[in-house]
Amino acid sequence: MPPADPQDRNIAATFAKGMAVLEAFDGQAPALTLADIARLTGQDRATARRGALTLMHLGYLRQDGRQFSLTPRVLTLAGGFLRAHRIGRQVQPVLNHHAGALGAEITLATGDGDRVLLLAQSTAHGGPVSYGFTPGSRLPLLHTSLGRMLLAGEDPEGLEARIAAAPIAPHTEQSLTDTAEIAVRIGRARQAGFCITDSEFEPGITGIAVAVAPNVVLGSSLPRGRDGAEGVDALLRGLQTCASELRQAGALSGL
Amino acid sequence: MPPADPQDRNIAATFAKGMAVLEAFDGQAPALTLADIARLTGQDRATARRGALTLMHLGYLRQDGRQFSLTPRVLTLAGGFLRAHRIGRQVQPVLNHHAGALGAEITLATGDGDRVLLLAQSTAHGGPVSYGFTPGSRLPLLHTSLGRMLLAGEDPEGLEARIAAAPIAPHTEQSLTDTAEIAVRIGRARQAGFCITDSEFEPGITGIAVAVAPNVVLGSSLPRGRDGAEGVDALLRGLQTCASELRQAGALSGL
DNA sequence: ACATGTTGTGCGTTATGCGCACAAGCGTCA
DNA sequence: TGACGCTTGTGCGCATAACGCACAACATGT
Repeated sequence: MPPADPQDRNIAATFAKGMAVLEAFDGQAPALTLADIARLTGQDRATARRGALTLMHLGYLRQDGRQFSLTPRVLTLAGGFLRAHRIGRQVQPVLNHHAGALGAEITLATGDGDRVLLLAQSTAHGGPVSYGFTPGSRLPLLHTSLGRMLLAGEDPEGLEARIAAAPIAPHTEQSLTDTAEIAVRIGRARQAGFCITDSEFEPGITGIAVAVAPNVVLGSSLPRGRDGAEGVDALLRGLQTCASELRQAGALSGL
Repeated sequence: MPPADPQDRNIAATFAKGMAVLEAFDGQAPALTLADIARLTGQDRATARRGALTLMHLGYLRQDGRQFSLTPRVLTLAGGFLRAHRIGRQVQPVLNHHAGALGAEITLATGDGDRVLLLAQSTAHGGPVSYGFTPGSRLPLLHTSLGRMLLAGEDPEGLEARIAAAPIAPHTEQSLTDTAEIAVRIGRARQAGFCITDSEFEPGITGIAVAVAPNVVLGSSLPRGRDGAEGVDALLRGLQTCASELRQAGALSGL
């Protein structure tokens, strides 16, 4: 059963190409011109133009001059997911409560292909560091505690392939580059039930992650050595009780 | 015999229909069947099926049994907007800081058609009430302080038409239903530079909103009479300084 | 059992989107 | 200034690709 026939009669190529146009606005650049879109999507300029014009017609894109940019309406699509999974009603309050108690920022994330996808984030006003990530942001799988914890929760059989497929893009000088060593760390995370990374994604920042459900993890971070080992321990315990509370709420079963 | 261009040659109908399928997942129901999609979009079942299958192929939809549901990947689309406008980096920290100082939840919103569209939300962990809204949630224009403040910032000429176009859906028994009276309140909000509503959207809750930029407002809410009039005053002043700080950051110029 | 609701899928038709090719702007260098 | 490259916008013929009817298989309730 071939997973995707390139010429499946049941797949609307025009629709897929249009979505590629929408995906081109990934935030790397705040605005794109038609030529940019055509380049990024590999489509003919005329095709890209039709896609962009259609998105404009639907209200997802706006055009000033020759620059196209996203409108806030794209948020409504995300809103559908967040509401369907009760993120605002059941998840966010739990995150906020524990973040306040711990004085740290807590992030809920899932795996999306070879990236970590941020689902929700609780903001502690006392939080010392702010990374500027939002729901919908994507992080690397291999060099974050969140990503490694996600991989630790998967079937160990396919782990090597998953690591090989994920892009090895070291973010700091301390990022591990040896895939075997990364696999070891993931294995340890599976055993321990949590994952800690140090300075692999942001220099001087220690990341902690625990599992919540299949393909759902919870994480936080703090400056290295701020409160020493006991600070990490306290944060870890806090995350674990938070995860258990989220499990009890049970809104995160389906991805 | 082309019947005088039934539709614009530059707009891809297939793409628009596919987006309609995606929009059908607005969170009202956590999952939809093919028949539901066809009904909600008014499309032929075969067309809806092609759209859903294409979305599945792209990873935005998943299917278990006969139920289709959104995957977290839709969040990446919103992430593009949030990153392009520096919401996470420049806006959220300001919101968090003021929310902590005020002990109240602060919401940033814009207008999207005849609805208020939530852009970002800062959560104070001490906040007494949580409404369960998230970025991407939509609220009525006429019965919220956010919505009325948005209308107050628009061209007064078209105000009547805007009010007539927006759905009059009273949410509480105290919701104003007289459009003329609503127009008066909006006019007052324009004069005062802020808008206060009481129990019109949620019973017993007072909402406050101030303008940040064209089509961008900031709001908060508190239980009626919690801290009396001086509580409202303090919150209002806090919102105004928060708005001014956001203006200085200047990331909210383009919608 | 029937009746009513699904879902999957062929297939002929033609509307529809594709991309070439032309036209019009914009800057640079001689 | 004019000729040059390198953009960008758009019309139009053609072939494809999407449409939606229609049928079959299946589930559910009366």
